[in-house]
Amino acid sequence: MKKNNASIDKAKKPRGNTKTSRSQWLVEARKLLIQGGVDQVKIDRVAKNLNVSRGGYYWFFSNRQEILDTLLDEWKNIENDPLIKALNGKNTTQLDPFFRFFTRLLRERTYSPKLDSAMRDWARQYPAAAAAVKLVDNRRILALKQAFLGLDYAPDEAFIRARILYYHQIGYYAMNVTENENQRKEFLPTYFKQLTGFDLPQKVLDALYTN
Amino acid sequence: MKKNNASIDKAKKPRGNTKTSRSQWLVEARKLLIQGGVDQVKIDRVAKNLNVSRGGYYWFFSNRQEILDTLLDEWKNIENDPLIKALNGKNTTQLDPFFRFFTRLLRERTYSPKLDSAMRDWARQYPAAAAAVKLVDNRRILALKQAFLGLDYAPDEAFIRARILYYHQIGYYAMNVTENENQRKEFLPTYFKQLTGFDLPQKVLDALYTN
DNA sequence: CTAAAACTATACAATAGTGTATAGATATAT
DNA sequence: ATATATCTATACACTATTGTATAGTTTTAG
Repeated sequence: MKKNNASIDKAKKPRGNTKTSRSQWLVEARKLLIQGGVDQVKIDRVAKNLNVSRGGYYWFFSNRQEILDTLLDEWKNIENDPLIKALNGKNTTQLDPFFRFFTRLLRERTYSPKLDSAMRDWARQYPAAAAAVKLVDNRRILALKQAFLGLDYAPDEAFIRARILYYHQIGYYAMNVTENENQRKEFLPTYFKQLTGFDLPQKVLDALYTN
Repeated sequence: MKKNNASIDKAKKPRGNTKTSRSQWLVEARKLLIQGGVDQVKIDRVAKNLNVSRGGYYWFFSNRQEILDTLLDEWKNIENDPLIKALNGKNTTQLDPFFRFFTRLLRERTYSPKLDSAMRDWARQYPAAAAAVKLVDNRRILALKQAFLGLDYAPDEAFIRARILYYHQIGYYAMNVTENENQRKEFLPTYFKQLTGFDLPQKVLDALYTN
C-alpha cells in the first residue's frame, strides 16, 4: 500500500478540489501523441480521458501549444533516453553496450519507439520538433559509434555501422512490425551478427529468454 | 510545345467553365499529405493552393475521405512503386538489382520517401492505411530477398539482409536526413559493402557521378 | 469552524473545417 | 448563335475545437 499517491506528482499534498495534476495531463496527452500524432492531441479529448472537464487544463497550461512543447522538451532530455543509458553503462566486455542496446529495443519497456515515431512525424511540420529529433538522433548515433570504436572498427566503418544499426531500428519501428517478443528473439542472433559483425554469445541469448 | 495540356488528365477536352481537374486536386492533396500528414489534408487548403473555391471539390469527390482513400490506393498500386521496378528489371549481373535500388534511393526522383513516411504515420490511425503499408513493405522485402538469393545467400540470411537493407532505408528517410546528394554518394561504397556484402564496382560509382 | 488556496465545471465567444444547396459562368458541340 | 454539360462561387447550416470568464466546490491550514 502506497501512503500517498499524490506524491507521485509533486511530493506535496494538493489543497483544494483536485482531481488531476499537471503530470497527469502530460501522461494522457502523451498517450494521444503516441496513438495518433500531434494533430490528435486535443485538449478536450485529453480532458475526457481524464474524466474531467477542459476547464482545469487552463489552470495547468496556458494554451494547447504549451503541453506540446513540454512533451517535446521532456522527450529531448537526455536523462530520459533509455538508449543512451543502455550504451553508457559499465562494461565487462566491449560487446556489453550492444547487449544492453538490443535488450532495450527488444523489451520495449522503458523505450517507446512509437513516441519516437510521433516526434519524427511532428518534425515534418514543426521546426522545434525537427531540431529536437536531430539532436536526439545525433546523440544516439555518436554513442553507437563509440561502442563500435570499442570493437576496434576504424572510425569510418564505426560511423557507418552506427548509422546502419540506428537507422535500421528506426525503420523497424516505423514499419510498425507486428512481431511478438518471441519472434524477435528468434531473429536476434542473425541480426546481431549482421549488424555488429560479432556472434551473440549463447549466454546472453539465454539470459534474454529466462528473465 | 504541348498540344493539349488537358490531355494530362483525361485525354478529353473539358467542356465547361473548368479550372481544375480531379487529378490536380489529387496532386495538390498529395503535397499536403507529404508536408504535414493526413490531418493536414484539408479541403479548403487544397482549394486555396489551387486558387479555386472549395465548391468544385465536391464535384470531383463526394467527401474528404474519398480523396484520402484515392491517394492511398494510388500509392498501394504496384505499378507506381519505383523500388519494385528497380529490383525487377533485366540483369547483366546479379548485383544489378542492387545498383538500381541504391540509385533509385539516392536520386529520389521517382521515389518519394516522404510520401512513404506520411503513409506510415497515417497507418497508426487508420487500419486501411496500415494494411496498405504492410502490403507494400512485404512486397518490397520479398523482392529484396529474391535479389539476395541471386547473390547465393542462404534463404535465412537473404531474408535478414533484405530486412536490414529495407528497414535501414525506411529509417534513413524517417530521420529526414539532411545530406545532399554528393554527401550521400560519398558514403555509398561503404554502405553498399556493409549492406550487400559485396564491393560497389568503381564503374557503377562513376556512372552515378556522371549522369 | 472558517478562510482561502487550488482547482473544477459551465457558459460563451470565436475560429476552422466539413458538407449541401444553388445560382452563375463558360467552353465546346451542334 | 445557343444549348448544355461541366464546372465555379457563394451562402448557409452544422460540428469540432480553442480560449476566456466566472461561479462553484472541496480540501487542508490554522
